[in-house]
Amino acid sequence: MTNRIQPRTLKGFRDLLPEPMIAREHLVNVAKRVYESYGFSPIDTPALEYTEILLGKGGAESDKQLYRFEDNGGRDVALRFDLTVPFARFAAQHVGVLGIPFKRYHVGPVWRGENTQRGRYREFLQFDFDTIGTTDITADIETVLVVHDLFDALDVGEFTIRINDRRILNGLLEQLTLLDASAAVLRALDKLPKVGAEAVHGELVESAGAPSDVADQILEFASLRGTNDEILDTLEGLVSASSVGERGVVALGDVVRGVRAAGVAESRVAIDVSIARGLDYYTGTILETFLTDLPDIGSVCSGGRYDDLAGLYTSQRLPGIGASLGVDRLLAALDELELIDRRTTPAEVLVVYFDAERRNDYVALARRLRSAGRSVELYPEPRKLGAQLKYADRRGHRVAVIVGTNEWAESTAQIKDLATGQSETVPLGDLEAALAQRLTGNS
RNA sequence: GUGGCCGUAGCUCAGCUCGGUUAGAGCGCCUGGUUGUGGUCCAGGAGGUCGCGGGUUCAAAUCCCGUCGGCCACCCCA
Repeated sequence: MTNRIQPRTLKGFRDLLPEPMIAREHLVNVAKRVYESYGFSPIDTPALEYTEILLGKGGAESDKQLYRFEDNGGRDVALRFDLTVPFARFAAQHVGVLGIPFKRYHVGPVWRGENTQRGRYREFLQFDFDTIGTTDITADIETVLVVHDLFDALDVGEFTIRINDRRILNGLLEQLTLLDASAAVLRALDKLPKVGAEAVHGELVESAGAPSDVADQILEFASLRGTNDEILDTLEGLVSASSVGERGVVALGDVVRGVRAAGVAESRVAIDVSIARGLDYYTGTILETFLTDLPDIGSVCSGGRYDDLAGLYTSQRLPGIGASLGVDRLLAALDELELIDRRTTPAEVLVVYFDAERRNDYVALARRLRSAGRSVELYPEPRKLGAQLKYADRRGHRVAVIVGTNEWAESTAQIKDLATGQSETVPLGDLEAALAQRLTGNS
């Protein structure tokens, strides 16, 4: 009695109440629909893996912030920190039956023991899709289209997919004999929008060992502005001495033109040669997605092309491309932008329980409406009408169905629209049809 | 992980600098305004281990230490 355990959750781990959960489910459902419309198939993998699977042989654990421990059988195990590495293992293990090319989507929580911040948690949901087994640029084009269609369908305001090709910067660095420092250069460039050109210049000189004039060239390159076509033109000249760089420019051009040909507005897909993607396994196309109204929260969907997904686990070469939707970060952004639906009920209809003598009739009525395809909540006890309407209003039911003593006697029902306050009375037998008419178009 | 700021009712916060009467406000919640219509209005009411633990003190929400949690920066990234 006195020694109660304090209810609490771990740092970076959260409970989700109905309101954010309904919003999250919506995001996931839309993403699922879009991914499936492109032919991606669902898969799942365990949350827990052998540590060596996640870390590889080198075991560069430091930056992965792994949740790692010994399981009950003494195995060295860890929680996955993304969905890509488990997919690599999965692909290596199952290519035989899957065949290639193979397209999958995968939604699930991942864990990283890093410090929390706005939109950054220790347990968060990712929703990935990947196409493996092809190096054709078509997959790159469609990957961008998937991301585009996803955010278009999500209805989250304007957004920009920034795209780039890893080889372009590498080509430039090759020309500048700075290729060895490419990781440091990428890291510095990633900060450009945040800290500005001057600071990045400093970091290029200090961390990447670039001479000052070379740092200037890199910055000039990273600051390229203009239409996609203009940037492509400029890039061709800039990396002409590097075959890798040239291939990158060609590929980027193919992606841009392919996406354009598919009818996507130019404003939504922008070449940005400064985006780098920290992950070093990307080798070609890379992309990041930013919300126009809240760019500070960072990329909400990122991805890119890799030459060899599963080289750690199999000799079969599995090139591919994919992207990861940061569901929880996106949710945090939507919350800040006040774009989250305030409803806390999935039911569109509340059946008011008013006449205590008619319990079984109410239960039957609610069930009848459910068979007609409606989601229906029956208020669980007879109570003052006002209280029930207030309940419905707060929860976000769209309509209340009121059948009281008078209605039962006349075999009618009142449908009250909670948003407008207006109501209409219909014959009980026509209730399904009347509701269908009022609720069509809404989900 | 390192550093900074913060933690008081369901929510947003005041009080803490200069320790001391029953810890306050707004919003929200509940009840009522003669019993079948919510979101406005009026009246009343419930609700707080002052994050948690320890220390200093006659006395701590107020000072000190630790811890847990949140935010921010670094880092990394979704």
